[in-house]
Amino acid sequence: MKISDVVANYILEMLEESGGRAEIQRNELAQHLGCVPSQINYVITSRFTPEQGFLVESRRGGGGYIRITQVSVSRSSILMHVVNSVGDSLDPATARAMLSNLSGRAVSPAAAHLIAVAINDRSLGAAPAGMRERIRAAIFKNMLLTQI
Amino acid sequence: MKISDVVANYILEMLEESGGRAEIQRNELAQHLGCVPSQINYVITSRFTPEQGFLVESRRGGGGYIRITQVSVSRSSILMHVVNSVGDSLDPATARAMLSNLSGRAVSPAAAHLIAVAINDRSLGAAPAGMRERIRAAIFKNMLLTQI
DNA sequence: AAAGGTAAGTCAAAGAAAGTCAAAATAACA
DNA sequence: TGTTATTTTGACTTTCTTTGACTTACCTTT
Repeated sequence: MKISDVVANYILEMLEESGGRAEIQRNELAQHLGCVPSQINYVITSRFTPEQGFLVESRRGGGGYIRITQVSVSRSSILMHVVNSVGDSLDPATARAMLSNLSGRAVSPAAAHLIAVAINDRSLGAAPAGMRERIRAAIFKNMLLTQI
Repeated sequence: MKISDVVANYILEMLEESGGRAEIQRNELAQHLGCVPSQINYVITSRFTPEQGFLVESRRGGGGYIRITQVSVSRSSILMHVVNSVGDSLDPATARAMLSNLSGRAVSPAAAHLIAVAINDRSLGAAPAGMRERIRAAIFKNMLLTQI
């Protein structure tokens, strides 16, 4: 069996046990499962993406961690549909439409508003035009996955 | 748990109990919490800065002390102050410090978390490294302003 | 005023932990 | 079988924290 599957299953199990929220120590986990630390990164970037309903946050340095949160089942059906329809680029009009559709259903109106502000052209003005929509997509997906 | 968190929490608790004014003895506190004295300085400079609404005064020599005062001001002026203190560039560490200070005071913990996700390196990964901090600053300020 | 003691401040090195990237190895597939 | 996609690895980087040696400031006593 592939080591990457072992890692993924391990994390999945942690998520299961903790109701959707796992905090790992990269080096420790790597050691425990007998792989190189960067393997953990590979697994995370390839299998714990927003598209699959995961939000990943991390910190370096002493006391560092990687935290993985799984979107809750109750919100997943609507949310994952939207997240997956986004792709890696998102224009303002589509974003607006999606948000207004989601607002009050899978995300609170307050959160929807915050998301709208985060990805509007004022916020992203500093981004080179070519990348703006890519950045917007990433922010959008990550924000949708955070639990309010 | 990180020793720096222990120190920060201890100070925060003192502030809480005394209504926003704590006076510590650096060496004594270090000894009490089991760390080296300069650790206290590290915690103070990284987590109790003016930007985050703290005033720090100190005195050396016999009878020396470090006094930390939490400036109590209205929600909106806390926000405005923070917004104004952010230039057109914002690094992740500073952002984190600001958010953790704002959380529960001027913005709800949920909103603080949403903001944190919006501006973390995962969301901003698509942005060229040179512009990431500019974009982060813009998003951060815009999001805070919606909370007023 | 000088000296001695007491406390805080500074700074850089060492340590801890995660991130990146690309080469090498393997697996999947046409 | 040859080609492409996925996985594995490890060297190097970046970020954050801890530590300790050394410095500076203030107070007290002579």
